[in-house]
Amino acid sequence: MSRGTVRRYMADSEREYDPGAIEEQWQQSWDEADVFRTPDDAEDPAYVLGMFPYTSGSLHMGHVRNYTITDAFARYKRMQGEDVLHPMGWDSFGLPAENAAEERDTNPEEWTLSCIETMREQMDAMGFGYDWDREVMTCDPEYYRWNQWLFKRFHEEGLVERKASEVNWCPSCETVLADEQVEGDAELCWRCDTPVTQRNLDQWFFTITDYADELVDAIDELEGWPDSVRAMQRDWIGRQHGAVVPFEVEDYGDVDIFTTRLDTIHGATFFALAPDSEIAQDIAAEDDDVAHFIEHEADPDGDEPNGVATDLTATNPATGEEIPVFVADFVLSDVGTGALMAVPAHDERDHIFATKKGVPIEPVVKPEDGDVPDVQEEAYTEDGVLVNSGEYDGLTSEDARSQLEDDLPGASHDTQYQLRDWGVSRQRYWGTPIPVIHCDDCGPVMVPDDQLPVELPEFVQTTGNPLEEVDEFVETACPDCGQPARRETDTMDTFVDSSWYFLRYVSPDLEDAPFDTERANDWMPVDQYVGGIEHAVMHLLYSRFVTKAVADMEMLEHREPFERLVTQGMVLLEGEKMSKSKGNVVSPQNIVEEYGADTARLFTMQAARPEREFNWTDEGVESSHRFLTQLYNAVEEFAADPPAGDGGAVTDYVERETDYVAAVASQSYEEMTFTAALREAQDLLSLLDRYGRYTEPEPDTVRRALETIVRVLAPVAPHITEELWRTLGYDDFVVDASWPAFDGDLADLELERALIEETREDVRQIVDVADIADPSEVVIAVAPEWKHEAHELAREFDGDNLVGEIMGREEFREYDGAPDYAKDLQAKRQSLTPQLTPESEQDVLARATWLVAEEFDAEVTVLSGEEADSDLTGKAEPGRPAIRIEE
RNA sequence: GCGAGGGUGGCUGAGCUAGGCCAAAGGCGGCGGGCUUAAGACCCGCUCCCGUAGGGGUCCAUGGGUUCGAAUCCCAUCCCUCGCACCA
Repeated sequence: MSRGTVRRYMADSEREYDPGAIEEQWQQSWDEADVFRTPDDAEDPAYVLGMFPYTSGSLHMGHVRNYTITDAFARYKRMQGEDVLHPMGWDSFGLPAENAAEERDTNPEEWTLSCIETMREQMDAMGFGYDWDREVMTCDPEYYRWNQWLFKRFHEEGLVERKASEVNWCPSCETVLADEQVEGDAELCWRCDTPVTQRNLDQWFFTITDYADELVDAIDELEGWPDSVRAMQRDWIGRQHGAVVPFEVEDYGDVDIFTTRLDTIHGATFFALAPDSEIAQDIAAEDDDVAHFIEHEADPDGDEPNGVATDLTATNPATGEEIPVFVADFVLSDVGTGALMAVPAHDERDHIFATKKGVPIEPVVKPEDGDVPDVQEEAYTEDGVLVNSGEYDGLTSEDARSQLEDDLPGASHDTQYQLRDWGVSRQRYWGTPIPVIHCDDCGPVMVPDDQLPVELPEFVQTTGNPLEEVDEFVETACPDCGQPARRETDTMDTFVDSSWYFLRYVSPDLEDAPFDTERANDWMPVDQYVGGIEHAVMHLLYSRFVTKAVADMEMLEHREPFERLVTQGMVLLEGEKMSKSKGNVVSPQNIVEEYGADTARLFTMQAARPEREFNWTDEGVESSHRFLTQLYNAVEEFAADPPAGDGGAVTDYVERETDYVAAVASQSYEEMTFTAALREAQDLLSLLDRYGRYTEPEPDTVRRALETIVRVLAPVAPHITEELWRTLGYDDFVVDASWPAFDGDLADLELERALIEETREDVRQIVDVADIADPSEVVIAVAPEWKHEAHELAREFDGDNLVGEIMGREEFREYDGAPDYAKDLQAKRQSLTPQLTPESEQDVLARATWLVAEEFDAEVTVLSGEEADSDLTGKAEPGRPAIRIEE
């Protein structure tokens, strides 16, 4: 590789980097060779999984990023010699398909299947290596029959409930929404942003709350998950420990309240009921003011707490005092018990309300080391020590809570959760039919297993639920009594589909169970899961729940589905989220057509680490493409016209740098940061270029470096590296090649690098500062042996008088510079770091001389401390050689 | 309000988990040079300030602290992003 490698190559070569010509061809070759198939008898393969896409039409940049990260990691694991399971599938049920079908005058199935076809082609064009034999599609009856089957097993286990409940209703989508699908203060539908209203319907629920404690406790063990996701799940489950206490309400008897601050009960100066609670409704029947408030004024979403006094009083069980009962809109019927004791002195919201209504505010807790706070202006909400609480005065809040829990009649410890049971009923067509038949005599009856799957009938256009329009579907016979009965027309929330799909990949064609237990025990959990942060709560929580439920049904040994999780950041354009409505979308197809998939993948991976968002820029894409072109040309040039020299000392340098790249790359891939690996590979290529311009390189060294670069890049840019692997003379796939290994110590390599870099920097500074126009000779002298020894001694010596210690030894005393150096060491003794031996310093510098020679066009010599004259070595220290520059 | 994550040189972005190799990578942009009829592409160098031998100054949101030593650890403040929120 001689002068002007790239240009020379460009000038006389036939072959140029043409992604269009090679990418498809390699995709075919992988396919034909079945490279990505995971045999059923694989032993505990590395399970690498990207969240399967919703079949919305075509891939966007978020998908590309998600699956590039996943694919790169899977390919890396494969090159490390591990079996890998890397499947793909389609989250293909859901409302948007019905909307799309309506708009396009087709049906959801056809629309969905065409989306899948497009998206699969795009994935292939990106070069993602999936085991397509394991593909799953949730709208396939052979998939959703297992949703139905699981629904029935859950039912047997008591995990399914049918209850009339007020549900979120989106008037536009005409469907029930889960709490999670209602967004923000304005309570808008997550899909169409229509304000959500309320409706009372009979709904099917999975009682995920049965697992609330385990779901929250086990978060502590999820060490491979990002903190943000863990925190969001904890908040979502919202476990709170407190107490339930009955208050006697005039005319109504005991009414339970829930509180986390039982210690403040002596300060409870009023009692409040939710407007939609039974008692409030009852009161309203007799009390016009209350009725008026409930009908016209109550605004649970408003900022201000509003309420109305009733004529009733309640008895504070701690004080025996009668306190007024209010109906107030800040009391929510689905939080706690729907009734509360209000302690204005120690709760901000109660304080605002009390001030507004003129209710007394009585402090019962004071700071541990302070006076009773003035609570008339502002509530004191911290724990402290009790006052004005009779026999409980002087107790800490914590002690008082447990004491009161024991003492108060009817009080008991209680734990409340924000988590609600998972409503899985949807009044839509494009989903899994719930396998239930409603019989007038027998009630809801499960469809027998031998009648599964309950398949969807043909699609009907209607404003409501299409299933209700299809008589052949609805009209059936009761499996128990044989009388005419009606089939359930609700379908399942699509989050049911996605809550176990990762188990189906294990045995996608299994016909008598959703998954093979034995294999799932071996292959699960997913080792590395990658997907968007938007699934932090819903999908990831439901998947954890289903995994635990299935484990308790003895179908699986694992209780958590995902060992490590990466949530990738967004792809932005000019600092903004890409969105169709804004029209600022970069389409993956265009990028692939213009630059090729490898460029798109490489840019995506080197732009930022996976969890961070990054800006898509044309300049960045071009810079990635340029690099791939350079690499292509360098390898072609090497193969066509290999160098024939020995490269002199430079060869050792290149070898060492190649070691370094291998070491860093492994670390970087393992951590899933990737950027460091890609950068080092890039640097090594430009080093090779310089190597070729400086001398006639040693062919094996160049080959090894190129092979290292190609292999380090292979997971990210798979097509071009296959091509180059072939050019380098290999017949097998680079995807099957072994990962470049380095057994040595990365710390040593870094020490060597630092020495070289610092020395070069020093030479530059000297030349610059001394204004040396044209250096002709550079002499570098390593510090003499004795300085290294003194340095070593100083690092180990822990007495006070280091100078004395050094000068007390004969082996140092004979050197003139010894006293000064000893003082020097004394001054710096705490910042002394490990150093190379003088011999290896000399070796390291010797193989780096060419860098200096090249830069300054000067002759460079490296001397040992003993060879150099003492004028020079006087300035040398371990890690810092002396330098003399002759003009 | 609560919780999580951030604030790095003209921009972007690494470094922060394991403090010293950090005036702080890479990319982009800018400047200078090479190649070229020219432009583009490509290649080389420079890109915080001062300094005639490797020095000094300022610097990683702001202020303080720990330490021999801080972009990195701790505390406070300000700002940004995301999630949750009249939650008893």
